[in-house]
Amino acid sequence: MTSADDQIYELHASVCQILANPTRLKILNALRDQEIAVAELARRVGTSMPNLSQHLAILRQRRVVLTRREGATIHYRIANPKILRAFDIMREVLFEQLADGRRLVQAAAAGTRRSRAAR
Amino acid sequence: MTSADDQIYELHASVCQILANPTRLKILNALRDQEIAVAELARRVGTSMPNLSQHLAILRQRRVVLTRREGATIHYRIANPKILRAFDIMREVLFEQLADGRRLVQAAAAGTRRSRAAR
DNA sequence: CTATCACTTTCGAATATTGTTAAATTCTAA
DNA sequence: TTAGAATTTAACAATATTCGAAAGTGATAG
Repeated sequence: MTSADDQIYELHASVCQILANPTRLKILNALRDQEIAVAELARRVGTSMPNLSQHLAILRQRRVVLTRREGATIHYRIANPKILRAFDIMREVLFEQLADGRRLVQAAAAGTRRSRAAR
Repeated sequence: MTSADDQIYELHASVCQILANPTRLKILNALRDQEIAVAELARRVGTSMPNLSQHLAILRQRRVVLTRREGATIHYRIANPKILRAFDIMREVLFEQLADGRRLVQAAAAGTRRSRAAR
C-alpha cells in the first residue's frame, strides 16, 4: 500500500518530468514573455507540427500553458510563471557544472542519448 | 547537425531529469540538511539497497551528491544546494495545482504510472 | 586468510517516453 | 458544400528508465 507521502513524491516527480525534455524546455522558453501561435512556435522551436502538438498537449494537461483561440489559429501562453523559475535554476545548475569541467558533460551525455537517438 | 543551442537544451533537460523520479526526490530531501549513510538512507527512503545504490550512482555521476568514506560505510551529502531550490519550487507548483482542483491529479497520474508500475 | 558487513555493479524484463507518418478535426472562406 | 489551412490525435517503432535478483568489491574483525 503506497503511503500518502509516496503519492506526493510521485506527483512531485511527475511535475518535474515536465521539464525533462529539450523540446518542452524550448517551448517554455519561447513563451516566457509572450503568447505565441502554434505555427510560429513550430518555427522557433524547430520541430514538426505533430511533435510540437504532442508536447503542447502534455503542457496543457498539466496546466502549465493556456490557450486562446483566434479563428483557426491557437495561441499558447504560460499559465504559471513559477515553473520558469525552476527552469532558470536548473539552467544555472547546468552552467555551474559546465564551468566545473568537462567530465560532467560525459555523465550528462548519458541522459542526452535518448533525446538525440529518438529524433 | 545539432546546433550549440540544441545541445544546451539537451543538457538542460538531462539536469531536470534528475528530479523526475520519486526515489531520487526522497533521497535529496533526506540529505537536505545532513549527511546520511547508505543503510540509513535506505531505511528512510524505503527502498532496497540495490535500487537506492543505482539512484545514488546517478546522483554521483551528475555531481549532485558527494560521498565521504568512513571505514566500510559511505556517507552521502548534497553537493549543490541550488538543486534543492528547484525541488522546492516544483513542489510549490504541485501544491498550487492540487489546490486548484482534482482534474489535475488525473492528468498527473499519467506521469505517475511509470514509477508505480515499474516497482 | 576467510567470513562478514556495507555497498555497488550487472543483467534482464517490464514499462514509459519520444518522434514519425498518416489520418482526423476544426475553422474560414469561396 | 466544399476546399484548404491550422492544429490535434492515433498508431507504431525505437530508445530510455526503472526495478529486482544475483554477483561483485572493499574494509575489517576474528
